[in-house]
This record gives sequence, C-alpha cells and structure tokens, in this order.
Amino acid sequence: MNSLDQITPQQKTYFAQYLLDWYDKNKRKLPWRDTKDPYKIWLSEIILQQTRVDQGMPYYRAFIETFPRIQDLAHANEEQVLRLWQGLGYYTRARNLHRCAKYIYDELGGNFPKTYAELIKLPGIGPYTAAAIASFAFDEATAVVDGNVFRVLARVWGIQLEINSTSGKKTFTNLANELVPANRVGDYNQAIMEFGALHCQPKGAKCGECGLASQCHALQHKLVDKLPLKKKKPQARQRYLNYFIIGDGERFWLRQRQDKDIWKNLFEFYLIESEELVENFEIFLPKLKPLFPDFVLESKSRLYKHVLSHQHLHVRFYHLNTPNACVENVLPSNYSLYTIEEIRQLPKPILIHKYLEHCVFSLNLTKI
DNA sequence: AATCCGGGGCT
DNA sequence: AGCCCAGGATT
Repeated sequence: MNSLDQITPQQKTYFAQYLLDWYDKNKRKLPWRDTKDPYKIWLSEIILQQTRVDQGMPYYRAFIETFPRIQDLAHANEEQVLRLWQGLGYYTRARNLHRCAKYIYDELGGNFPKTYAELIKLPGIGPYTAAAIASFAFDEATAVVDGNVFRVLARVWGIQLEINSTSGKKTFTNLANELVPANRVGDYNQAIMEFGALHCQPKGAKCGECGLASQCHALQHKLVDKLPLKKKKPQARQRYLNYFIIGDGERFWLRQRQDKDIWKNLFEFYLIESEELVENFEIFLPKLKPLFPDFVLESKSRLYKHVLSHQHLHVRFYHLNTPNACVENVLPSNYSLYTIEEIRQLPKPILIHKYLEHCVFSLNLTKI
C-alpha cells in the first residue's frame, strides 16, 4: 500500500491537473454548474445526496421553477415542499431543506453562510455538502469527500482502508485535502466526482483509456474491482410483517406507527410481526379470532395475499373483507377506524409507505 | 459506532 | 428477486 508521505509533490500536481483537463473535456452540462449562486448549488447538492443526476434533475428544475429564490422556499409551507419532493425518498432532506431556508432567510437576512465551518452547522448539511458549497460557491480550498472520491482515491493511491470506518474516513479526508490544488478548487472538486461517476465507476472502470493508468496503484496490482474496501455489516435481522387489512369495505383498522423503530409516524393496517416466514395463514387465526369474533374465513370472507420484499423487510398483506368487521369494542388499542376516502387522502410519501400505498391504491378495497 | 432513512440500477 | 449504492441525523 502507498503511504501518504510516499506521494511526491509532482505526483499530486499531475493528478490534480489530469483531473482538471479530463473535466474540461468530459464534463456534463448541468444547470447547477457554471453558477456561483449558493442557493442553486445548495439545492442541487441536497437533491443529489444519495440520488443520481438523472433522477434528481426533474426535481431540481421543479424546485427552481416553484422557488426561484431562497425567500420563496422560506415562505412556503412544509406540506408544499414535501409534495414537490414526493418520489425522491429520504424525506428528512426536504424537511431540513425547508428548515434551512427559513433559518437563512429569517435569521441571517438571506445571506448564505460562506465558510465550511459555518455551513456545516446548518440542518441537512454535513461534511460533504459543506465542502461542496464552500468550494463551488465561495472557492474555499476544502475537499469534497463523497462516494466517488473514496473510490478514485482508494484506487489511484492504493488506500486499503475501509471507507465506512471512522479512521478510514479520516484518512481519506486528509488525503483528499492534501491533493486539492491551489487554484480552480471548485472545478477540481467537481472533476474528481465527475471522473468517479463517468470514468472510474464502481464497475467497468475505463482503465484502458485512463491517463492515470501508469500511476494507478489498483490497476497495477489488479485491485480495481476490490477497491474501495468496505466493512461488511452483519446481515440485518429478517423481519416479517404480516398485515391484515380488516374492514367491511367502508372502514378499515389503521394506526400510526410510534416514534421508535422503522416507518416512524407512517400509517399501517393491523400488524402481526413474526420472526420467521409464516406461509400458513392458519397460524394467525388464534390471534385474530378474539379481536374479530365475526370473522369466518371459510364462508363469508375473501382472502387476498400480496407479498413484497425489500432488504430485510418482508411484507405480506392479507385482505380480509367481511361484513360486521368494524365492531368498535373489539378494536385493539391505538387502532382506529378509517374510511377508504380518509385513507386515500393521507399524504402519500409522508404518511403512507409505498407498501401500504400499493395496497390502498391497487387492491380493490370495496364492499363485498 | 451502529442504525435508520427511500428510491433506482444492475445482475 | 436479491444485491448494491451512501450523506446526514440520531441514538
């Protein structure tokens, strides 16, 4: 492995200059480049967290059109911001975006903080985003360290440290900052990320046509597909969420999830969670019977089953559609009855998870 | 230090 | 269908 102090000043200069030249030739034209407007740069960076350019672009345009200036965003209500964000995921980004706009407009008189140290204090702005805004908008010589930068640095300099460990992050950040050139800081930061996104990709890196090939540690040691190193996280506990859509066709049992655990505040149907996969529906009958005395599977009800999976979460829906389902006094605590119309009007990404949305909007929740 | 937050792309 | 991706906040 290369140690940092083995990198000569000549190597550093060549590295930065190569990336800048590469960037000049290969950069994509993006609406948030070629601007120094911190509002536009900030907005684009928040959208681009965990989001690809292609996916984020329409959202960026919609936000700029709806909120051309930071005061427009600051004056909006949260509901409006969340609806524009709908479909992007990670909704706390939208809440923090709005909070941050209000703070900058109301408390700072609309003056965007200009330094990394000030920016990182703002909600939704961490080390990466603070460095991006500080360097793109204000030419501060501070390195961005995102997934692309981890990958490019790990490969070129042969850094075999885990990028998701605290010490690994620190080392990569230090190296990144040592490599930042004296001029064109913003362009350099854009360049290394663009290079990682378009050329030195996670898979299928274009090493054959790479000007850094002769000094790339990973290429020379056949480590391109191995780097960057990442600490494996132990397999998450598999969770089986068995939902029972219990209703008479007009009203359904629903509750809002509590603050702990996943899907905070989101609505859900009657839930029986199990440690393992339950294939046989009959297993649940003893639990359902007391709550649901009128329930007769054999004759009066219809059963639909839908199965959805994501990561360690396995979600099953049993749709039990029977008459006399909504006896108030057997309703379990913290569940309430909601009409179909009330369910449909709950804001989709904010209060209804995609799984439940699938159920509410594609299953036919009608009277039998 | 570990866990949660949501989408989409790739195989 | 099952992996992989990865900034920031929270605990």
